[in-house]
Amino acid sequence: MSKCEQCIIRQFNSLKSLTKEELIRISGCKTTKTIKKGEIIFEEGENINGVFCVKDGICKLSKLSANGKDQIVKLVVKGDLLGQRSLVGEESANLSAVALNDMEVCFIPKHEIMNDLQQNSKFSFDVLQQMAKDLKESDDIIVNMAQKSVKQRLAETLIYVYNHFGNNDEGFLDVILSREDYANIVGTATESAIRILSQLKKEGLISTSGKQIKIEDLKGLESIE
Amino acid sequence: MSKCEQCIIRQFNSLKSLTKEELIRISGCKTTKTIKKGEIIFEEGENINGVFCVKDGICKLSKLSANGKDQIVKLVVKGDLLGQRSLVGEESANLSAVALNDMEVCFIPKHEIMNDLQQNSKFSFDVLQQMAKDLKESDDIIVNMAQKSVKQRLAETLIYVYNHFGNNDEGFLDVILSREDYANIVGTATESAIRILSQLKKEGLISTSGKQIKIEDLKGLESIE
DNA sequence: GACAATATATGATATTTGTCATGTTTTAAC
DNA sequence: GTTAAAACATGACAAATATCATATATTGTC
Repeated sequence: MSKCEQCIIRQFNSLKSLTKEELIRISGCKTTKTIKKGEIIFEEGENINGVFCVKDGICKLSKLSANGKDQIVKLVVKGDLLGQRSLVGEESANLSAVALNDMEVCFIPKHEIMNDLQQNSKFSFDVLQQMAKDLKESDDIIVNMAQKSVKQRLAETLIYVYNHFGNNDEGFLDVILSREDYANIVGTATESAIRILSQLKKEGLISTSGKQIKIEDLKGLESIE
Repeated sequence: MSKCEQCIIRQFNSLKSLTKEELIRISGCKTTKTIKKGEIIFEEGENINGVFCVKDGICKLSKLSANGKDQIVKLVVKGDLLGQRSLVGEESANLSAVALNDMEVCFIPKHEIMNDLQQNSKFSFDVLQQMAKDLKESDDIIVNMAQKSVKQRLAETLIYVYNHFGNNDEGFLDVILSREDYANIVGTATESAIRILSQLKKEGLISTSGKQIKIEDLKGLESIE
């Protein structure tokens, strides 16, 4: 089994602030899992009791609302920690995590890492910083949800995916989301998301091939209002 | 000047985890301010470089969106800390804070409290817990914004205000928000908020007297869909 | 490569929400 | 108390978005 202290992924998250000794101990108790596209990592209400370090792949964090629709709150990617909130409270998960492509994650049990969170102040400060960043992002999303049109939000989502995950060889966005996923990020009906993508296509801002989307005019997308 | 170590307010926030020595030091460098209703405590983009401990009163945290409307993200009340995020990053404030009634706050400069955040792990863990709670709340608001109707959101806001601030002697909500504030919490046009309040009045779920609102049928409000 | 399952696409229509206009009430200042 | 400013209220209409129906395309499976 691979070792945390040699794992390059930890450079991207708070685990980088652990000492070599701490890493070795954690390496001994972690479990590595492979998760297939579409599989559930954990569900709303579940007791996860640990954090996942995402070695590869992408997943969505979402919450089921009363009307039966899933609202995607955040995309979690390679290098991120997943389930950090489970460390600081006894409550169960507020969101569900579902893989958007094949993933590899390491699970670190809560009881193994809690000591470090209490003792290693550099580590806990790092976690605090990450949480503060997440909070800022969530607050910004609230403002967008409340004040921007569906078209603007969808355009911004495309730009977000482009900025964070880039293109593949053929120039298509490297992360493939279904129209339903886009709708669930933007907070609209699937048909509305589809309709707006068609519209963006007609306006020459994007092009598509099946589920793949290519951004043709970034400036144009940015200036939608 | 009053002393932090004797201040009862700190029991309600993370400052309760500071040692007596830490409190005495902080007491010596804090400044107490009185803020009148409507006054700005800090603005988006400002460098606040410290936290405010709210001794009395209520303020709104909001962000100006591109279309010129203010979106209220959170209400901060007596006992809360304000500006916690300024402690964990160098960036300027993401939100503006404006008093909703007369307030009394104590300002603690960042450089005085940063050491405690790094050294006192109980304190930093407390801050972390609060941040995690805020994050959960923000995520829940995103879901509500995306998936619920304006009427539902407004009803929930009324219930929220009722649960958190209660009634005055005459049975009216003890916090008086303008119709515009309600609109800015819910993320709708002021006229829409007014219209829906009128509707709720006709349905017998609330009654009003000027800006004052009385909840007449809590169950009814809760069951709007 | 055929087939079923799933996802995408689009029209027609209903509903929700926003905008503009205008009048009334409330609040706060003198 | 008067009065001007601000906040509240409501109608008429426009725009945005959701819903329902149905057709087509794509994807994964055998």
